[in-house]
Amino acid sequence: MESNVHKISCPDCRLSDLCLPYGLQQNEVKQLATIVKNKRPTQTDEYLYLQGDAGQNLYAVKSGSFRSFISDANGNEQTIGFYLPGELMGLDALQHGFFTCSIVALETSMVCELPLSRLNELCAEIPGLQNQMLRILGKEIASDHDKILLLGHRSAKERVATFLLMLSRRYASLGFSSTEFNLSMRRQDIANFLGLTIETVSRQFTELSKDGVITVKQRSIQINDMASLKATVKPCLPDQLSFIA
Amino acid sequence: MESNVHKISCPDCRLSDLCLPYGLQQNEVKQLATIVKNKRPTQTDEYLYLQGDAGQNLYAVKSGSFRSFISDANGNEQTIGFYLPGELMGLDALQHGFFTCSIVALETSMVCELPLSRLNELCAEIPGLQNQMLRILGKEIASDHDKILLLGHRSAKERVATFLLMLSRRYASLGFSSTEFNLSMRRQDIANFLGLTIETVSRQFTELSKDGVITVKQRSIQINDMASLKATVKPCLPDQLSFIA
DNA sequence: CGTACAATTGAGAATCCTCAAGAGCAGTGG
DNA sequence: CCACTGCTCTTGAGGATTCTCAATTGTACG
Repeated sequence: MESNVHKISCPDCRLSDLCLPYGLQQNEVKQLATIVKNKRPTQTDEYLYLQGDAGQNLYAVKSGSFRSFISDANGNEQTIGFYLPGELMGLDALQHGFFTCSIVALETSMVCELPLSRLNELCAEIPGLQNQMLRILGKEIASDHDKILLLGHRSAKERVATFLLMLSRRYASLGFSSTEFNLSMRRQDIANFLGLTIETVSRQFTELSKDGVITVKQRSIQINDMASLKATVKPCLPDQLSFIA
Repeated sequence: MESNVHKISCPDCRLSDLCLPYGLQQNEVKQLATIVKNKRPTQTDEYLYLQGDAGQNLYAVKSGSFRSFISDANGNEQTIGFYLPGELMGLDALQHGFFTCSIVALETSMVCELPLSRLNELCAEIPGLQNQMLRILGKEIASDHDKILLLGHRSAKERVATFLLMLSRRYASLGFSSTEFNLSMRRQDIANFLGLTIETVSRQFTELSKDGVITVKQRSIQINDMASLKATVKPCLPDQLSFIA
C-alpha cells in the first residue's frame, strides 16, 4: 500500500482533511484532483526546487518530510522550516513567481504538484477552495510569526523544548504518537533552524534527558514528561504552539 | 490636503500602486473602492486591534506607521514587524478569523478598512484582485522568512544595519529620501524587533556613527555611507533585503 | 523649571559560540 | 568477522558577544 502512495488521489487521500481539500464538497475535491500531478518519489538529500527557480507550482507533502532554507552569498544556510505530510510548500513564490528558498528532502518522500495557473482558475470557481487557500496562507504567516518569536526571545533550552513540542503536535495531528517519534532531520538542521550551534542543541538534549523529561537516542525521541517540557517554554500562551510550518 | 487624507478613495490614492489596486483596471479599482471603509485617525499608542480579537477585516496603511507584536502569558512582547503606508495588516487572521498579534500606532495614522467577506466576493469577480492578494500574501511570507534569517544568523551590528537598510528601501519606494528619515519607533521597539536589548541597539548606532557610516540624532537617521552600511550585512544576497513587512 | 520618559554609556555577568577531541553507528572491503 | 572510513553526535574548556544592572545625559511637555 505504501508503495502505491503516489497513485492515491485527493478523494482517497487520508491527508485530505489537513490539506487543500479541507471543507470542500466531494465533487469539488474530484475537480481539484484533476489538476494534481503526481511526481516520482524525491530521494533523501534531493532538492525539490532551488532558491531563484521559477515557481509555477505549489507542492503538497504526501509522505516523508522536507526542509526549507535560504542561502546567502557565502553559501551559509538558514533553515526556515520543516514540512510534514499535508503541508503546502512553495507559497513564497506567490509574490514574484520565483522561489525565495530551497527545499530538500530529509528522507524518501512523495509530493503532489499543483500548477498555480490551474489552481487560480479553480479558486475562482470554488469559493471553498479560495477560502482554504487563504486559511493555509494565514496559517503559514501565523506560524512564521511564531518562529520570529522563538528566535527573537527564547533561550537555547526554550528553543529546543519548543521544537520538540511542535513536532509532537504535528505528529499527533497526523495520527502518530505525540510522545514517541523519530527525527527525520540531523542535529545540524535543528541547530540551524533554531539559530543555535549543534553543540548547544546537543547539550540541551542532554540536559533534558538528565532531568528525565525526554529520552534521546540518536534520532529517536521519547517525551517522558510532557508537563515539564511544556513548563520549559511556559512564557508562551498555551495555544501558541501552532508553530513551525 | 493632508488633513483630508482619510477622504481620498482608491482611484485617487497615491499609494494605489503599492497597495491592493496594483494591476487592476480603472473600473475595477472603483469597484474595490466601494467596499473600503474609512476609519477615523488612529492616535499614537492607540491599538488598531488586539491579539485574539475576531478579525473580519484587513487594514491598509494610508498614512503613518504601525507596529505589530505578539504578547506571551507573562506580558512580554515580540515585535513582529512595522507597517508603512501601502502595506496590508491583518493577514494572520485569515487562518481562523482571529488576530494572532496586536497592532499599535507609532504615530497619528490613517488606515483603510477592508471587510474580508466583501473582499472575498470581489476576488472571485476580479481575477487581478485575487492575483494581487496572493502576491501580497507571498510577499508577507517572503518577508517573514527574511526576518527569520535575520534573527537566526546575524550579529547585533548586522541586525541594526539591516534594519536601517530595509527602512531606507521602503521609504524610497514611497518616494521619500532613502538616506534621511525619521524613525517612528522607539529604541525599545527596534531592540525588541531585532531580538536585542535597547542598550545593544544604542551601542551599535554609536559604533556606526563613530565609523562615519550614519549620523544619528534621536529619532533622526542620516545614512552617510550607503556602501559601508550594505557591506556590514554583506553575507546577504544583494536582493535579499525585501525585508520586514 | 521640573517631571517623566527616552537614550546613552559603563562595568560585570551569563549565555552561547568556537575549537578540539572523543564516542557511537553504518557501510565497505579485505 | 573485523578493521577501516566517513559521518553524526556528544562532551569539554576557554573565549566572545550580548545581557543585566546601574548611573548619567538628553529631550519633550506641562
